[in-house]
Amino acid sequence: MPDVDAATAVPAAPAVPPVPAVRRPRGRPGYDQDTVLRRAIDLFNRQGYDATSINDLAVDLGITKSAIYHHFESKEAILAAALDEALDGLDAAVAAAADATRDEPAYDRLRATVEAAVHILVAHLPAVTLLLRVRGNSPLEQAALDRRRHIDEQLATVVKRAVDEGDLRDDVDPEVISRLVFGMVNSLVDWYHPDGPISSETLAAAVAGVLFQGLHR
Amino acid sequence: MPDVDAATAVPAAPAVPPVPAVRRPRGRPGYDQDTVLRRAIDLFNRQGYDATSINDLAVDLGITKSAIYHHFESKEAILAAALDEALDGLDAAVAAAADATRDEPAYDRLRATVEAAVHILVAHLPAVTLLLRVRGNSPLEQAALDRRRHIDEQLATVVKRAVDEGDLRDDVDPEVISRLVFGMVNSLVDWYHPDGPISSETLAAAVAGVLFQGLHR
DNA sequence: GTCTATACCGCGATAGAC
DNA sequence: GTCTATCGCGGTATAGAC
Repeated sequence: MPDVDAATAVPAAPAVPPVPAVRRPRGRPGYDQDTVLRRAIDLFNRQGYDATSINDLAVDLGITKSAIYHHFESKEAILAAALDEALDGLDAAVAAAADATRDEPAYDRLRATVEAAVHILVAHLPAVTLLLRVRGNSPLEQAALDRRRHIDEQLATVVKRAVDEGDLRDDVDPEVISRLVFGMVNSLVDWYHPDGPISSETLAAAVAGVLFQGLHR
Repeated sequence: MPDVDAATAVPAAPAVPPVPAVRRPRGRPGYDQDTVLRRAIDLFNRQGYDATSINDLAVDLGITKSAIYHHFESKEAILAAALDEALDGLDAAVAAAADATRDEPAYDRLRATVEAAVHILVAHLPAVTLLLRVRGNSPLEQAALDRRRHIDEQLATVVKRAVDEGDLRDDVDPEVISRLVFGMVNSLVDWYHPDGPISSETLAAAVAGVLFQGLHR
């Protein structure tokens, strides 16, 4: 008796019928594109993109290889979707951090940027993890590396400005400082688990604290 | 005990004949095992181990696939040799740093260890880079990860002791401190070039300086 | 130490039924 | 949305000549 169309019944000619806005998995399989993407990203991160075959992903989902191709045109298209998610997130985060602290000293902007980077990294952990492991093996991967380099350069600019303004130590090349800072931030993907005991606020505070004040007591 | 054929032969007789200690490439090809290994590690680091085929390596060396198998039993045997080099180096470095600073405060030991880690990472950069990218996709890779974890635990112990001795900030979990410290150190493999303008001494000083004193001026 | 030739397998991807 | 079946390619690895 419960008919899905019930709600749309009344108007004379409901030319736009059923169309369930958000598909929910039914019987057993029946995956949507985003679910396939999440599982793929997880597998890619566990085994590496190249070491993961379409069949591995199919087995993980409990379906066959061919079914994957209903959701994505190719293996590389899955990677593309994942990398776009990570890069869009990072772009937005860097822009937002820059905007929110526009008139402050570069030192404060840098600190805000580092904390924002930690938060975005945590929020999109799987996709960012995948991004950070890309080696540039295809035009697609190279394009992702280019976008990433562009983001890194924006961050390096803030570091340089903070040194120029005299708030950061100047006994180390600003370029090196930049590498060390974001090297530490990026290394979080190798061990941090968002559902573990450490909140992203605690983590961001720890990273910023260690970086800016140092380890000494 | 160690029996290397000729070496054990006749004491008193300088019986060590031709045996070109270091083989030099002759006509054109004619590689020795170590050269093949170096080139393989470089390729693996550029493209990723899984994305690199034996044929890629053969083309890079200017020989054919089959010739590779004269030097190594299998592709995985090449990886094994590389990972052993990295792990042996790290093991030795950690042990040496621990030994040299045995009676000093943990804070000093930690600083010495960080600097030693930077130096060994630079000295064996290609092999260590490869090690840090291993995902555990085979029993061999898992064994490497196990050895690496063991080393990481030794380092974490020094950090914990330094916190206990009251020399390190205690507002951050020692385990997290350890991850951040060696995350920064390990991230060097993603950008540092030993033959660039930055010496390994400068680099070690920069890393230790930033980590222990912080970025502030 | 390298070559040619080849075995064998799993990969990404497609066609078409249900 | 998933299935079975299949294609063609490139992967690791081996055999045996030079």
